[in-house]
Amino acid sequence: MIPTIKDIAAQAGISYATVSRALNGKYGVSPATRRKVLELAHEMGYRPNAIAQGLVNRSTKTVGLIIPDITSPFYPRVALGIEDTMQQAGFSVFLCNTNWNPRREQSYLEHLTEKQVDGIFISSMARESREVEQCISRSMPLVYIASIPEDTKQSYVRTDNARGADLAVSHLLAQGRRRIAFIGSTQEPLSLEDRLRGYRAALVRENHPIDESLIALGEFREQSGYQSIRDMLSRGVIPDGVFAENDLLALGAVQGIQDAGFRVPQDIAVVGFDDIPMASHPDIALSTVHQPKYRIGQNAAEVMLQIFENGTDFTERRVLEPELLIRSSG
Amino acid sequence: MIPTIKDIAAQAGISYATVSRALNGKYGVSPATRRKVLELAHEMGYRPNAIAQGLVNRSTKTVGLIIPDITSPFYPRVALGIEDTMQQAGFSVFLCNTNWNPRREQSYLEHLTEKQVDGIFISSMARESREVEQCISRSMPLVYIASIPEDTKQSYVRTDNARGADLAVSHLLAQGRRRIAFIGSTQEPLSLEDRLRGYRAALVRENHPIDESLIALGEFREQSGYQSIRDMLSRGVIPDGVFAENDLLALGAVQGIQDAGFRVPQDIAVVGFDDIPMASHPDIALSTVHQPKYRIGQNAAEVMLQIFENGTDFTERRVLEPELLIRSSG
DNA sequence: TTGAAAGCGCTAACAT
DNA sequence: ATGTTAGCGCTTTCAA
Repeated sequence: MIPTIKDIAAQAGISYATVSRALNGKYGVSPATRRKVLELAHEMGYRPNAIAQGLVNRSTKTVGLIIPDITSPFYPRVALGIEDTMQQAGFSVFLCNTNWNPRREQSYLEHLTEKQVDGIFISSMARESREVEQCISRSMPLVYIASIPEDTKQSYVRTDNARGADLAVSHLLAQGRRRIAFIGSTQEPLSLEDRLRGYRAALVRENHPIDESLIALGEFREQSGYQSIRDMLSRGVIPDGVFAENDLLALGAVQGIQDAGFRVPQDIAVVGFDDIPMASHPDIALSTVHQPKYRIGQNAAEVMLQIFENGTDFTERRVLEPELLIRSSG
Repeated sequence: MIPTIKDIAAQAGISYATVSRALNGKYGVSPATRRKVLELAHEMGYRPNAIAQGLVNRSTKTVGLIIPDITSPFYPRVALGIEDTMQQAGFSVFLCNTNWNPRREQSYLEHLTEKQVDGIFISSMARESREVEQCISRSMPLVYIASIPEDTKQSYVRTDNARGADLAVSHLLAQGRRRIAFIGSTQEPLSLEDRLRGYRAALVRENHPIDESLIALGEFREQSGYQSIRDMLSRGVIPDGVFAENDLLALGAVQGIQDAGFRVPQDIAVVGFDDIPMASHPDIALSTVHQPKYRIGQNAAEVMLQIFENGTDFTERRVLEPELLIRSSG
């Protein structure tokens, strides 16, 4: 039905080994034969079977990408950077979405191994590298993205979260804000910690006390940001600035603040993190820390290609700089 | 290095065919042998090679999904519906992002064929089915999503675009709006046509004239919606309602209207299409036609699974109902 | 320059 | 219940 090199060989009256050589542009095929094979292949609508090729070449020219949320404003842009770069290098990418489910993450890791992908990109929820790395063989090229288990020896690409948070909080401080709240989510514990660290660092540097009642942790979406700030305000804890661990939380916080009768930014300034598309809408204009999402993906792909070139022992860690974007919320 | 069934067979002192049978839960293996094999497989960290399995089974348990834009607020949710459903049925999905590039679309089609996927989902830019279907073998299960070439005989799942547009325009009309503009994009010609058809149908039904100067076509993002309405207004064409082919255009139009000194919705009401997350933000509150994105994906997956069951000749077309969401813009 | 043959890891038909 | 063997489509020695 679908022609194979054997069919071409039969048509051409030659051995299928020669067909293979001709198709792959290897030496040792007469120009005449080569032309004939190519022509025949075209006529018959031949398409190589990548599965069979993968079996013998021990390379599928395919990589896996595991992300927690394909509908988020963050990961798809990272994925785009990866896909563009890998595709140029001749690789396909298997995109796997875990929906924030650690079990599904592990299952995908195993699945990708079975599919014989040549490498795996992962933005994991795991705190310990073991949770990820025990699911795959030691020889599997691995690049962590955005969220990096502390103890890993593998390559990664991430934004400097602590620095981004520091930038945001310093900016608030420079405006004369004195009681700066932190609103975070425990869903992405790794970036939470880094950003919380940056928050503390900025305060400490400016000799501000750290008031634990100004730190609220919850989920990662608007609703949680809204709730966190409402709770804080109704407890009588009134900040004059808020740094939110991500833009969704920040957006929720802005609503919460306004619903509680305060003005943003006059009474309470709000700065987020990520720079999602909504943040730049003129009616929203959220000040935030920009993450270079596409470039994270691009860099991760570059690192992966380097690993392919230099062997599994090669590792590289890249930390990209975030950028503070001041809009109207703070 | 990575153990194969042969390694297990050697360890167990049995033939590798028996190992295969034991692993796959086939009849004709003594409970003792089976247990031993399973145990050994676990110990040795055995993982089946899906590539090798695919070669002999002639099924990779993998499907391809081609979408134009992974960073859009629409496609990822469709992808999620597909992935959830297919994954439950034991399939992986190859996500391919064309970036609105028709050449890349065709290249992916061929690529997926080579990867021997069991089926392909595609949200294509093509107007004619030929552009898609000539790239793949006739026996490849295919399900179109959202945007359907008019002349295809294959299965598809989409929203009733014409009806959605009709709903929106009728709503505007019912408010007493008399000069309703249409702002569209030529980037997705198929949904454009359907939505434009619905627009005309609603006007005709209510005996309103169709004024071509109220119809503006451009790109598909905010900027274009902004420009379209600004141009219209500066030409002296002043609508009292706008139906935009998608929410991004609608958002741009709202800005354009406000920047030109008109009020939304008092002077000009605006209704979009899609119901992207931004539309529901309280500070934006865009009235729009909701598309059941996740359900489109889910349905597409169900159709694909049916094709797998009933053979390639089986086709099914599902048209899902949109829903008008009235918020503050119109 | 070409062909014959082995083998990638696995499944399944056929033997035993 | 288990073993033997062919073969999926392809690449790659090894011979000729």
